[in-house]
Amino acid sequence: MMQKITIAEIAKEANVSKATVSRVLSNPSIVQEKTRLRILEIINRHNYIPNQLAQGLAGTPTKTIGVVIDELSNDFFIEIAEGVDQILSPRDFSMQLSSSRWVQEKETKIIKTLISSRVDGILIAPISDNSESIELLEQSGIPFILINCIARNNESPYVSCNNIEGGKLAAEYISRHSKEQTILITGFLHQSLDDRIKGFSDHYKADAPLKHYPDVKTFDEGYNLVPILIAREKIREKKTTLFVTNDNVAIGIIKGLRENNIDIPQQVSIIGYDDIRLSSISQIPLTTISQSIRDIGKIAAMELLDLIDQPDREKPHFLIEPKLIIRHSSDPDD
Amino acid sequence: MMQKITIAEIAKEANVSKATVSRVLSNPSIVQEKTRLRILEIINRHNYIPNQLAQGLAGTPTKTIGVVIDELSNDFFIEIAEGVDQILSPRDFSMQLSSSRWVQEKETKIIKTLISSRVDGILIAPISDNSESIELLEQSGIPFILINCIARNNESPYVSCNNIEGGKLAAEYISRHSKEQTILITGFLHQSLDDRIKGFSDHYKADAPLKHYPDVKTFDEGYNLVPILIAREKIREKKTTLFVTNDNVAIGIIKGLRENNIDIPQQVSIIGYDDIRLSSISQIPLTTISQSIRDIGKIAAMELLDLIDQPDREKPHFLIEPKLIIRHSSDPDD
DNA sequence: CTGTTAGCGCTTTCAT
DNA sequence: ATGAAAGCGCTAACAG
Repeated sequence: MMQKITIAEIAKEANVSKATVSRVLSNPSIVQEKTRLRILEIINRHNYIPNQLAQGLAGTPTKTIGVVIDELSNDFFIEIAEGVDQILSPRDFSMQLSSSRWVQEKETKIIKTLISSRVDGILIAPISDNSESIELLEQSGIPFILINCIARNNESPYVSCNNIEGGKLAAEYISRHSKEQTILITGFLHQSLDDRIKGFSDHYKADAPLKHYPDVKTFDEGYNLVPILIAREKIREKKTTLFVTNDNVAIGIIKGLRENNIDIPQQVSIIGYDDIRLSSISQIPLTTISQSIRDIGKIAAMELLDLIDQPDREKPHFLIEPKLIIRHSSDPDD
Repeated sequence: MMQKITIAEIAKEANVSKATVSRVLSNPSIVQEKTRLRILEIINRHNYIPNQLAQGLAGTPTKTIGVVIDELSNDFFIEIAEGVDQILSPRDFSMQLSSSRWVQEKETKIIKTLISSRVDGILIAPISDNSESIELLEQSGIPFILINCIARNNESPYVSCNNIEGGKLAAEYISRHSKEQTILITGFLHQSLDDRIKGFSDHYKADAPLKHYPDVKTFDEGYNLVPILIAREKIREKKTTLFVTNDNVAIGIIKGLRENNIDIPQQVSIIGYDDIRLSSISQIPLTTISQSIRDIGKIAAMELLDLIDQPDREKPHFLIEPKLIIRHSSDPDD
C-alpha cells in the first residue's frame, strides 16, 4: 500500500529533471539512450503510473471515450457497446460505459462527469431528443455522436435507424397476415418509439381492430401483461397479432403466453423490434425488425474517432435501414 | 461550441476571488446569501461545469468507482454490473464499466487508467488469481474488491462464490440421474473453473464414463460444438448428460441440439452454471447452479463503499453459497 | 465571510 | 540532449 510515487521522485532518483522523465514517457526517442534506459528501469522498478488527472490538466488527450446507454439489462444497448469496444480497443482507446437507467437527471449528471473529466469523445443514446445533455454536449466542444436518436435541432451528429420505415415494415407484414385483432404494445417514451408508431399507424391496412397498450417497458412488465391480455382482450378466444416495439418485452410476453399454454403463432403471433441476440434463441424464435445493432456501435465509434482526428470534418448523419426477419413467432411454417 | 469557461472567469465576472466561487460549489452555506446567489446565477448562465481533473488533482474525491468485467456479452457480468449500479446510484456515485475481453494486457491497461484517473474505488473480476492487476491495485492504495476470484495471496478483499461446492452439487445430482455417458464442457481458464472442476471430479460417483471438452468459451462455440459431439461422442445414440460450466455456452449447445432434433432432456440432459437471466427463458429452461448474481454485485458495491469510508476496516471476504436449480433441461417432469 | 497563496503532478516552451 | 519555469483549473489552509 505504498504511496503513489510521482514524476519528481523518479527524476530525483535518476538525477535528471522532471522534464526528461516526461519525455521518456511521451517522446522517448529524443532522450539519450543511456539516460532513457536508466529512467525506464526506475519507472518499472517502482511501478510508476503517471497521474492521468495531471496529464489531462496539462493538456494530454485522455484516450478514453465515454459511452452512455439507457439501460444495462437490454441487449440492444449491450450489443451497441460491444460494437463500440471492438472498434476502440485496437486503436488503443478505452471505453467507459455508463447507464442512465432512463432517468434524465442521471443522464445529465453522467454527461457532466464525462465532460468535466475531459474524455476525448462521447457516444450517447439520449433519453430525449431535446435533452439538456445534448445542449451541454454542444457547448462543451467535445466531439460526440448521438446514437439511436436525432436531435430536435437536427444538427448534432448521429447514427440512428429509420424507425418510421421499421414501423412500416411491421404494418405491411401484419396487414398481409392479419388475424381477428391486432394489439400494439409499446414501451419507454422515446423518439424512436414515436417514429415506429407513426410508421406503423400510417401503413396499417388490416381490417382487424387495433388496440394500444403503452408503457410496457421491461421483460418483466411484458411477462406480467399476459394475464391482462387474457382477461381484457380475450386472446385465448380471439386470434391475435401482437406488435411489440421492443424485443426484450416481446420475449417476456412469449414466456407468459407459453406458461398459459397459448399457442404461438397459431393463436397469437408476435412481431418484435430490434433483433437482439436473444430473439433468435428464445423459447419461440421471434419475428422482428432488425437494426443491425452491431453496426450501429461500430459505425458510431469509427465516426467519432474520425471526428476527434478532424474536428472540422462534416458531421456524420447516418440512418440505418431496418429489415424484417421472419421467425417462428409469426410464421407457422418455420 | 464555446470554449470551456473556468472558475477564474466566473470569479472575475462576479467580482470575487476564485476561492469564493469554489466555496459556492463545495460548501455554499458559508458564503453570504447575496454573493452566493449572484455567483450561482453566473454559473448557471454560462453552464459552467467544474473541471474534474483539476478538482481531482487538488484532492477532491471523484465520486466514481471503476468496474472491470471480463466480457460484455455474458449476462453473468452484466447482472453483476447492474447490481453494482443499483447500490451506487442512490449514493450519488457513478459507475464506469470496462471490459477486459479476457485479455490480460487489456485488463492491466484498464486498471492503470483507473488508478491514474484517481477513481475512489475499483471492483474487478480478474482474469487470473495472480494477475498483475491485483498487484498494481495493492500498491495503488485505492480501495478495491475482487469479484468472482480469490487472490493467490488470499489477502485481497473479495466477494466470490463457493465454486467447489457448486461443482459438488452438480456432481451429486448427475450421479443420481446418470445416463450412459457424461461429458464435462468447460470454458475460459479461470480460478472459478478450476474449483468447479475440482468439486465436480471429487464427487462424481456415477458409473457412466466421463469425458472432458475444454476451451468452449462462448455461446457460438457451444453451438458449434454440437456437430462434433454428434460425430465423436455419438450423442444421438448414447444417452448423455452434459455438465457445462457456463450457462451462456450451455444455451448455445441447447440451440444446436434442438436444430439437430435431439431430444432434451430424454436423450441429452444438460446442467449449466451461473443461472443467468436467460437460463429460465431459453428454448429449454436450463437446470443450473445458481450464484445469486445480483447479490454479488450489490454486496461488492456496498462493501467497497464501506471500505472507502473506513479504509482501516477489516477487509471483506465473502463466499456466496451456490444452489442447484432444476429446470426442464435435465428433468422430464418439469 | 472573503481574499491570498501555495500547491496537486504533469507537459511544454524557452534557454542552454 | 537536458533543465528551469510557467501554467493547466481547482482546493485548502491561513489571514484578515
